[in-house]
Amino acid sequence: MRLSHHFGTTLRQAPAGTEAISHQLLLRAGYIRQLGQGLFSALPLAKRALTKIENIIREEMDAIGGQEMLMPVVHPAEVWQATGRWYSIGAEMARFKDRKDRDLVLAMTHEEVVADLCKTEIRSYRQLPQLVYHIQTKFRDDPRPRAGLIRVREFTMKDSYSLDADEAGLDQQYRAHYQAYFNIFNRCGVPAIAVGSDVGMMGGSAAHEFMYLTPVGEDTLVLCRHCGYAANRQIARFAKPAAAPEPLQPLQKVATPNCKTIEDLANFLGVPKRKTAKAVFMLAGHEEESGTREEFVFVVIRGDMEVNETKLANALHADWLRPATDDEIRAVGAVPGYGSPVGLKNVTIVVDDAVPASPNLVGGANEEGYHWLNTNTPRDYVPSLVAEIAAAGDGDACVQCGQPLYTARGVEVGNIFKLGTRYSAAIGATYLAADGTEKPIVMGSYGIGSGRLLACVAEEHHDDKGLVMPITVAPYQVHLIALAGADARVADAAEGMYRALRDAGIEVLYDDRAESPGVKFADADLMGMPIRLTVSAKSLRASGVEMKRRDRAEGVIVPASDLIARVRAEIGTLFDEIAAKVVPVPFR
RNA sequence: CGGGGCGUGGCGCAGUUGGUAGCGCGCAUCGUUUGGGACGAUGAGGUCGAAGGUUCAAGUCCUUUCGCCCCGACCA
Repeated sequence: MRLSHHFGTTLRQAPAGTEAISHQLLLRAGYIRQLGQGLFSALPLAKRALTKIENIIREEMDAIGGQEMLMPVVHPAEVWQATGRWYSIGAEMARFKDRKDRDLVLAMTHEEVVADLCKTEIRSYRQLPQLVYHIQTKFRDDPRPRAGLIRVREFTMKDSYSLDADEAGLDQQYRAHYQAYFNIFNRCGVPAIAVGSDVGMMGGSAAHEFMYLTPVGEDTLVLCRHCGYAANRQIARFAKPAAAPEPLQPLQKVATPNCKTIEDLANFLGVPKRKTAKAVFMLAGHEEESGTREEFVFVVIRGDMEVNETKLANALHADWLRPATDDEIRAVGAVPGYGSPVGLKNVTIVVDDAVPASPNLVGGANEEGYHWLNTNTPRDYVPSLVAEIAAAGDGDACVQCGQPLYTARGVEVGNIFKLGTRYSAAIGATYLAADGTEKPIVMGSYGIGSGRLLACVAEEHHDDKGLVMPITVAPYQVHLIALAGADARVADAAEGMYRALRDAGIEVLYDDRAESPGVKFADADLMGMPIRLTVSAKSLRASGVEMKRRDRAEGVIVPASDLIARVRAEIGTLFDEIAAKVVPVPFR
C-alpha cells in the first residue's frame, strides 16, 4: 500500500480527553476513529490488524475442533424470554421493535441462538461433542465506555459454544479452550493470566477470566505471589483470621453517643474493629416475569471486613443490589448507625461466616446512641443465611497458602464459562442418550473481544515514539521509506523494491510521499510496523537499503540483491520469537 | 445514575471589564529543501455544540438542552 493514498492520517497530537496510551496511539497512528460514545470505526490499519488477530483465533479454535459459523446480530425477543434474560438483563440490552411491532434485541451474546439451533441440529449423543463459534458484532449498552477500545459498546467478539453429553465432556472442552486461549494471547504478544471469576449474567458453574495486567484495567484482581492463587475480586476468597475462643458473655447495653461508624465505635469503646459487628442494609432486586421484586436484606459482617456485593448478590440469587435508604432501614425497625439484628423479625438476615465464629461482638442496639456488648449468633439472633460475603483485599491471607494477597488491575481479554444445562434446558435443546432418555445438552461458552485485544497489544507494545507492533498482529510486516527528494534514482530504486517485496508476498506499506525524512521516520515509528526499510542516496551508495527492526535502535545495510531473502529471514526471526512464547500452561 | 471536567477551522489551544474571532500544527498553490516532525511567499477553511433569553451589541452573562472525557455506581 502506498502511504500517499492510504486512508487514515496520523495526528501529531492526541485529541483532548484521551488517557489510555493505547487509545492515544491507535488514534494518532490512524488506526481508529471514534464515532460516538463507545463506538469506533476501524480504519484500514486497524482492520488489517483485527483480521490477523481473528485469523489467529480461527486457527486456535479450529485446532480444538471448532466449526466457524455466523449467527444474526438481531434476535427476536422470544429466545431471550425463554431463558429469562429478557427480564433479568436491564438497560444494557438494546431493545427495539420491528414494523410489525414485534420485540427485537441487539445481540449481547449468542447462547440463546445456539441453544435454539441445537433443537433441530442435535438429536443424538452420537453427534456430541461439538464446538461451534463465530466472530460477530455484539452490542452492550454499557453505562460507561472508557479507555478507547478497551471498553466499548459495540464490539466484535469471537464466541464459541461447546456442546456435550455430560459434565466430563464439558470439562474437556473447557480445558481445551483454556490452553487455546493462552496460545491466542501469546501469539498476539499479550501476556495474560487466568483468574477464577464470577459467572455474572451468564450463569453456570465455573468461569475463568483471562486478564492482561495493566493499571488501565478496570477489573481488580486478587493475587498470591507465593502459590499463584488468582481471582477476580468479585469472587476472591481469603483466609479469615480466626477469633480467639472465649466463653459467651451476656448481652449488655452501653451508651455510645455519636458512634455511627465502626471507626467511631472502635475508638470510643477501645476495642479492635474485629470485635465489632457491622450492619449493612441493602435491597436485593429480583427481576421476574411478573416484574421487579425487592427484598430488604440486613447484612451482618465483622467490623474489620467489607461486604463484597457480588458475593452477596450470588448468595441471595439477586439480580442486583442497592443500598437501603434511611427510611427503608427505619421501616424494618432498625436504626441507621445503630442497626442490630437482635430482636428484628421478618427481615432477611445474611451473616458472613466469620461472624458466628467470632464471639462477643459489639453490635448496634437499634436505639440511637446505644450498642450491645457481646452479641452472639445464633444465641441472640438467627440468621436467614450464613454465607461467605466478605471482600478480599491487599494483605489478606491467601486461602491456599496463607501468604499475604495483593491486588492488581487488569483488562479482561477473554473468558470461559461452564454453562451446564441452563440454556439448553430452558430452550429445550436436548439429545437422546444411549439409554434412550432425553437429556439437555451440556453447554460451555467462551469469548474473546478482538478490538479489546488489539487495544491490549497497543498497551503492551509501544515506546515513547509510537506503536511497536508484534509481527503476528502488525497491519503490514514492512514499512518501506523512500528518501528520494529530487533524486530519480532513489525513487526508481524504491519503486522497484516495493514491487519486488509485493511480488514476494511480503506485506509492505510504502511511504512514497513527498515528505521530509523526519516526517517519514516519525510516522513509521508511530504506526509501528515491525521492519523498516529505508532507501536513500546514502543507502544506495552502500549499494543497498537500511533495514531496521522497530524494536531495535540500530539498523543494518542489506544489499539490494539480497533484499527479499534478508527481509524474509527477519520476518521469520520475528515469528520465531513469538512462537517461543506459545507454551503449554497447566490448568488451574 | 451520583461527583468532576471540557465543547471556539481537521488536531492542539488562546480569546481580559460583553464591542463584530485569533495562534500553532495540518491543508492548497508556487519555489527552495530531503537521514529524524524543513524554509519562504500566497491562500482556503469557523452558524464559537444546540435552543431560548438579557443587551444597542453575546464566544463571553442567564436558562434549558445535547455531546464527549475522568472518578464512582454498574458490567462482560
